[in-house]
Amino acid sequence: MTDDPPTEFDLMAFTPYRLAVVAQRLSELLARQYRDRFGISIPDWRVLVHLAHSGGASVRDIEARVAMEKSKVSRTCKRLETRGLIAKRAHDTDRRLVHLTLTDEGRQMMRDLLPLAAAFQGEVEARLGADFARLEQGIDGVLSRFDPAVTETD
Amino acid sequence: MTDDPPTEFDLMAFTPYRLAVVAQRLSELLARQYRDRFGISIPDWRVLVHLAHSGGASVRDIEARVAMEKSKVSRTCKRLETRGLIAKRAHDTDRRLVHLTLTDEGRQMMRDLLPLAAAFQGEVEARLGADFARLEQGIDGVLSRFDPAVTETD
DNA sequence: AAGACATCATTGCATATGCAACGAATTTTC
DNA sequence: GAAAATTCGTTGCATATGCAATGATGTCTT
Repeated sequence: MTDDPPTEFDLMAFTPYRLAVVAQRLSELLARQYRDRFGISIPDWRVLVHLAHSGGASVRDIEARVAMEKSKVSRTCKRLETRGLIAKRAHDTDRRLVHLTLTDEGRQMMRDLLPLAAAFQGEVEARLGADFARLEQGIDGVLSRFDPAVTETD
Repeated sequence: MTDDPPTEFDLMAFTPYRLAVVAQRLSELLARQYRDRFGISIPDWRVLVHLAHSGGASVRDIEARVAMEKSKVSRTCKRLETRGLIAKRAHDTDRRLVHLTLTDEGRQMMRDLLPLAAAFQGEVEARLGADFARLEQGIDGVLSRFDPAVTETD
């Protein structure tokens, strides 16, 4: 009679699930602040941050750097352009590319938004204490040992 | 002239973003296996696992235990019932509740599926090596210090 | 025991999402 | 240098999602 060990599986101990839960928890906490104070979503936030950081980028750049799908980036940018936070223009030499930049208004919003993000990061570090370093190391481990560019074949 | 330190923000060093990326990476890797071999999604998987583990539960139970929204659980269950993997019946004493259980077919699928999940967990542990324990401790830290039931007020 | 209140599951609706297909622009190949 | 192949961004479409509202049932208050 060796039969139902399978049924003993505990979701709470399953790393992919645990990661999904903690990621969702922090994201929601943060997203609420963005939404309440600035009316932006997480996709909005990611695009804006990348543009603030890079100074300017194409849709493809953002897709690669910010872990969002092509079409998601495209639609997010359309929304942000409509709101006047970013500007689209054609790339000088390669006309397939769309060159995206923050408008003055967008830059101004980032001046208010980024300190809030920095404060959130500080709060996370403070609350986690010694666990913070462990978490970050663990994350680095996953990033390096589950790199889609290298290993996503098996 | 003290002005644009804000623009120095690096998304790659922002813990909520990093967590979202690693969670998504592992989830996609796993979801592909579920989908290819069993035709189920992550919401499907979560419900099935909880039912395998608990023996039976209501929509509310699942919502609480599996970090999914009410309506998402409800629609997932409808799909799984249609596919013949779970059964719905009325709760004996409280007729507001829907009592959900695996069908024989559902149980059979879980017998094939759970070893795959266990193998995935083993793979994660093996690949991460010493970082695995760090990651798990970090996750525990977030779970305990960012508990929505306790703190989601600020 | 009746009305007020709370809980449970489902559904309607507006929006968001992923994927494939497309048109335009560029690069590669022969 | 022209045709084939590739890259880029957008859009159509089917599905998924979150939230609020609903209807059904249970519990609480007095």
